[in-house]
Amino acid sequence: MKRNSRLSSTLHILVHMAEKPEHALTSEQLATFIHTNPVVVRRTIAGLRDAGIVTSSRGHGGGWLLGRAPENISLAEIGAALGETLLPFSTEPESPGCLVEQAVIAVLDDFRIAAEKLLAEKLSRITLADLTADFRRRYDLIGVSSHAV
Amino acid sequence: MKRNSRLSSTLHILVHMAEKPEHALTSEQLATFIHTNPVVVRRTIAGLRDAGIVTSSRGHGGGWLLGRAPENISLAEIGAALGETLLPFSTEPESPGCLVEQAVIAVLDDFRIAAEKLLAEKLSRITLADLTADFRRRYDLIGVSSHAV
DNA sequence: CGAAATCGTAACTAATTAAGTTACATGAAA
DNA sequence: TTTCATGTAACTTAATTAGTTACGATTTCG
Repeated sequence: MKRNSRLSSTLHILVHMAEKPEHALTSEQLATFIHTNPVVVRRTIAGLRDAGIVTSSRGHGGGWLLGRAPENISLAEIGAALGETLLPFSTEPESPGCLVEQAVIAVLDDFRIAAEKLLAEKLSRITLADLTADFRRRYDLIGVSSHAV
Repeated sequence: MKRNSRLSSTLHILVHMAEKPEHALTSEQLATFIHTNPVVVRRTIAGLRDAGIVTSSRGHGGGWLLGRAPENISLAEIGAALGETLLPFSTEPESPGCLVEQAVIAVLDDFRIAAEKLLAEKLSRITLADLTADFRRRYDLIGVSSHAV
């Protein structure tokens, strides 16, 4: 799993889980989907469990299941549960008392607040169901073209 | 200079330059503003020079000047010149041929394109002049309160 | 009950990235 | 021609994150 791909890797995993709603998938299986190992998977999606997006169960036959219907799981929620920051730049003061810095941070934070609100709104309108639908469309297309050839 | 603070550090530097439009500031001086060293400054703002946002001159009396009026320098341009990415998540394929991954990346890239456009528009409406105005407002306020006390 | 399967998590290692530093060549001004 | 500056390469250090190992806790199955 590459750096900064926690969101896309997690979505990948979740689509697989959505495609097998009745069947718990183990960390081991999920790990192979995103070419990493089980511990990284558990660590990465631990926050999703806390948010109720997925559930996990231990022991024989255990593993991971979606916590609710894909229609009710938005990308905004997933991103938040991963602790992903939408905007990457820092506005931590480094020279307390410097008025120039204060002005810069004030303007940048205003922008950040507005931008994060905007992005969160956009992301809350995309659900896991949209992703599975896109996947199935692609899957059907491949099926058709295979027949055609 | 902390991680991820390249944008705010650069803005800090640029406001100082805007406040001394006739006087070239050296990398050394700029470095002290943001608590780093001259080489880091040169490296960081090299892209701004290429974009015409600042100019640099060597030798005695040399240093850095704004390339144009603060009103004509937008945060969008500055961010672009720094090579800063607005959205931090990666959508590099890691499993070429996997339809699930393709669906995830497609949706995520659609979002990214729309989001980046939106953010760039917002940032293009904020100029360096807005920052210097904010700084001066703060400066005047301190002056007033100093008198009052 | 005991064995096997599975998650939860701590602790450590490795890889990656970005900042910091040193060094020196280039160019401009006094 | 000396001094002051940038430009840039090369190296070192620090911080972050992924990967790994290990093991305890929990659950199911025989």
